Amino acid sequence: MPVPTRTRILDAAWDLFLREGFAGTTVTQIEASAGLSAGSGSFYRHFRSKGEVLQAVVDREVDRANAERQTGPEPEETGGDVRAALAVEFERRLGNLRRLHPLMELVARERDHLGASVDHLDELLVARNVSIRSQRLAGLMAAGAIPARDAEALAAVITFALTGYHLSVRFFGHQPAGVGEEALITTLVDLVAGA
Amino acid sequence: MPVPTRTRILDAAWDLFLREGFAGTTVTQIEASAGLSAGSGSFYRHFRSKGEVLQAVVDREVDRANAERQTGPEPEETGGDVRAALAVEFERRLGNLRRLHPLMELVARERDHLGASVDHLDELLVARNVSIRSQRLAGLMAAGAIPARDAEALAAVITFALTGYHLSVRFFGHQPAGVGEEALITTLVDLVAGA
DNA sequence: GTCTATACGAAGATAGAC
DNA sequence: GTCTATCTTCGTATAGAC
Repeated sequence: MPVPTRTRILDAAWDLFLREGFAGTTVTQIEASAGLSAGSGSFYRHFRSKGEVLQAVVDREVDRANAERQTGPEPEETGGDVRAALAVEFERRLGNLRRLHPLMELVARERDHLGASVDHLDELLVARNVSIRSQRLAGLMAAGAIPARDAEALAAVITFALTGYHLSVRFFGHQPAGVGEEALITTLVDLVAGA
Repeated sequence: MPVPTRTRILDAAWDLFLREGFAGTTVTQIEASAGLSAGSGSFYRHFRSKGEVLQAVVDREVDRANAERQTGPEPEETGGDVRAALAVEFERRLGNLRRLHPLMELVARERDHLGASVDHLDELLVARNVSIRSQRLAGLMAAGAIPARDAEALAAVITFALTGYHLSVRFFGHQPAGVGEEALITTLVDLVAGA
C-alpha cells in the first residue's frame, strides 16, 4: 500500500528541519526529498505554506510521543527495594529524554514559528513529569521509605537534574567533568533515599 | 568620544540576532541599526560576511561574561553555617544564569554557524562550574560539614538542577508545577547538607 | 494531483564615485 | 569609509497544461 504524498512530505520535512533547520530548508528540498519534482509547486497542493508543514510535523511528533508513553512498560515493583526502584526510574527517564531529543531540539530552535505546540512540549517534558513524580515521592515519604521533604520541589530537582544532564551531554558532545550516567544516578538515589 | 563603526555594528548585530535570529536578520537591517545607509554595502568594509559578525558578537559576549566573573563578589564566609552558605551560592548561580541567558539562547540556536565558541560556552556554563563546585564540596565533606559522597557527581547534580530549572522557567514562561526559586533552593540545600 | 514555467521579491555581496 | 546603484542568486508561491 502506497504512502500518501502528504505523509511523504511530513517525513521529508521532519528530516530536513532537524538537519538544516526551518529557515535553512527550502520547499524545493522538501519536494525533492518527498519524491516530487524539485521546484514544482506540488508541495502547495498539500500545505498552504512552509510554516504550516512545520506545525503539522511537530504536532505529529508530539502525538507520537504521547502514544508511545501510553504503551510504555509499567514500573515493576522491586520488592520493597526503594533504591533499586529509583535507579530504574531515573535510567528510564534518561532513555525517554534520548528518544525525545530530536523533538526537543526542533521545538527549542523554532519556537517562534510554533504556537501552542510549545505548551505540549512543556506537558511532555516538565509538567506531567514533575506532577507524577511528586505523587510517587509523597507516597514513599508517607510509607517512611525515604526522608520527608517538599515532594514537589524534590520532584523538580530530580527532573531538572536529569534533563540538564541530558541536555549538556547532547549539546556539548561529552560527559561533564567525567561524570557518567551511572555516577549521576547513584548520587541522585543517595540524595533522595538519604544514604 | 565617538563610538567606532565596527562597535556600532557589533551592538546592532547582537541586538538583532537575539530578537530575530541569525537567518532572520539581514545585513541591511544591521546597517540601518548601526547608523549606516540601509542597503549600502558599507557593512562589508568592516566584516567579510554576516557569519563573521556572528562569530565576533558571540566572542565578545563570552569575553565580557568571563571578565565580569573575575570581578564578581567572593563567597563570604558565613561563620560556619553551611546551609546558609549553600543557599547563597545557589541563589547567586541562578542570578548568573539569568545574566547569561541571552548568550545561552543565541549560541543554542545558532550553534551550526559557530565554531569553537560552543566550547567556550561549555566552559562558562558547565565545565568550570562543576569543577569549582566539586572542589568546594570535597572540602566541606573532609571537614565533616556535609555527608561524604562522590563530590564530582554531586556538583553535577547541583549544577544541572539549577540550570535545568532556569531553562524551564525561561523557555516555558512560568514556574514548573508551582515550585518557586525558594522552594527549589531549600530542598537542594536539604539534600546536600543531609537534613 | 503532478508537471513545466515563471512571476515576484528578498537578500548577500560588489563596483566605482566622492 | 560611506555613499548610490546594481549584480546575482535564491526561494516562495502562482498559472495553466496535462
